[in-house]
Amino acid sequence: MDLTAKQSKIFNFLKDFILEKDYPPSIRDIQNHCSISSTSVVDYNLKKLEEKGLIRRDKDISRGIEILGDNNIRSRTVRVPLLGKIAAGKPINIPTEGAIDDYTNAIELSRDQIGTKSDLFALQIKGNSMIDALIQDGDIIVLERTNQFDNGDMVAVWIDSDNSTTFKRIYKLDNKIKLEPMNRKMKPFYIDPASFQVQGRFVTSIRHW
Amino acid sequence: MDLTAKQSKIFNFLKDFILEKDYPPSIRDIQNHCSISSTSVVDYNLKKLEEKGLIRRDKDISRGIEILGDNNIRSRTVRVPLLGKIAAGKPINIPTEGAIDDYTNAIELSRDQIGTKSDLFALQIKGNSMIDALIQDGDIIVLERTNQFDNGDMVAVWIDSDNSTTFKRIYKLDNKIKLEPMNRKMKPFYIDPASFQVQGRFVTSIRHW
DNA sequence: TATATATTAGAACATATGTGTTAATAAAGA
DNA sequence: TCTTTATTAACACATATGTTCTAATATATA
Repeated sequence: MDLTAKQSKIFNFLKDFILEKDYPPSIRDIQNHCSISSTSVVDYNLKKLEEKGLIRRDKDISRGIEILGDNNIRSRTVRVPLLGKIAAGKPINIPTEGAIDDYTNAIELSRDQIGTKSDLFALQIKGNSMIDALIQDGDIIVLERTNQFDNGDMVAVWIDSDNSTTFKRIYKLDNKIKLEPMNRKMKPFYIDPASFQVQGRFVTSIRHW
Repeated sequence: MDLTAKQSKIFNFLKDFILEKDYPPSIRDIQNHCSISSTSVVDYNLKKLEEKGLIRRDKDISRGIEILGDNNIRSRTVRVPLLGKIAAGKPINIPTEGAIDDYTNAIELSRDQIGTKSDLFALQIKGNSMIDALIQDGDIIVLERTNQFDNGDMVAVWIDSDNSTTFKRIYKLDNKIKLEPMNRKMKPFYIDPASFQVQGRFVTSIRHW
C-alpha cells in the first residue's frame, strides 16, 4: 500500500524532526511545517500512516508517535557485551547467558554487521597468536552463542579432557574432531566426538585503531 | 557536581522511558513513576539536571526533554557512507565531501569503533591481495578523510604520475616517500615528496561473516 | 545556635495539544 | 453521468501538560 504525497511528506518530516529534536512533533508542528490546512487533516493522515504500519500512536498522549521498523534509528544497533580480554590459545571463560547484566562492558554494533543473529558476545584478543586467522593484538571478536558449527568454523570449544574452553578452527572428520589452532606454529590435534562442546561461533571481528 | 538520589532516579527513568516508548515522558509521567509529591518538584529537579548538563529542555513544549551526550543512545552511532567495492592495488575513486548524499549506501558504526574521528568513509575490499594487512575478500575498511599521516599508516594516496589513487602503506624517508603494497609479492616503490597527496587514512576494518 | 540555602508541597493558572463534529471538496468506480 | 469513497477544511472542546507562586520543611554553613 503506497503513500500519498502528503503522507510521505509527513513521514519524512517525522523522521527529520525526531532526528533533530529527539522528541516527536506535535500535530500542530506537523501542520505548520508541512503546510497543512487543518489539524484534522494531519490527524487523518497519521491514522493512515498507522494503518499502513509505519508508525504507532499512543492515544491522548502529546507527541505520542513512534516510528516503527527500520525507519527507527534505534532498531539499527545492537549492544554486545564485551566479556573481557583473552589470550589466544589460553582458556576462555564464557559466562552463562543469565550472568551477563546491564552493567557489563559492551560494544555497540550496527545490524549491518551482525544480520539477524542473536545472543552475541565479544572478546578482546591479547597477543598475536591468532595471526593466521587475520586477527591481531587488540582486535575484538564477536561470537554467537550456539552449539552448531560447520566445517572450518572458528569456534569457542569446551574440551572435557582439558576442562577448559579455547578458540579453535574446527573440522568434523569421520571418527573424530579436528581442532586447529590459528597459528601455524602449533599443530592441530584430534579429539573424540563425545568429549567436546561448541559454545560459540565466530561472527565478525573488529580491528581497533 | 553530583546528582542527588532523586535526580538520578529521574534521570534513569528518563532513559528507560525513552528507550521503551521512543518519546520522552511528561512531567506528570515522571512524577507518578518516581513517586514524587508535586510537579513543581519534578520541574525543580529537571532544572538541576539541565544545569548539570545532562539534559536539554525546550520551554513550553510538552515532553520537550532531550538527553545529552553519551547517555543519548543516538549519539553512540555514526553513519559512514559505503562508497563501493575496490580491488586492492586497483585505483580508488574517492568522491569529494559534498558529493556524498543521503542516498549513498552506508554502514553504521558505534563510536566505540571510531572514537572522535570525523569525516569517515568506507570501502569494501575485493580479492585477497591485501592479505598482509590482515584484510581479506569482502572486508570493509573505514578511512578518515585527511592529508596527514604517520610512518607505517595505511593510506589512500593520490599519485600524480599514475593519475589515480591506491591504497598503500606509507613511509616518509629522507628525500622520498616509500609506498608499500600490502602484498609481499609486490615490491614497494618510491616517489617524490611533491608528487603525491594522501586522501585518507585507515581507521578500522570490519570482517564480514 | 543562628542564618542562609536547598528542596519539597500544594494549588492554581495558562496554554499546548489530541480529538471530535460537521460540511465541503476531490477522487475513484459503476 | 451518478454514486460512493477519500480527503480537506474550519472550528470547538476536553484535557494533557508546562509553569508559576507561596509557604513549609530540610539541609548546609558560619
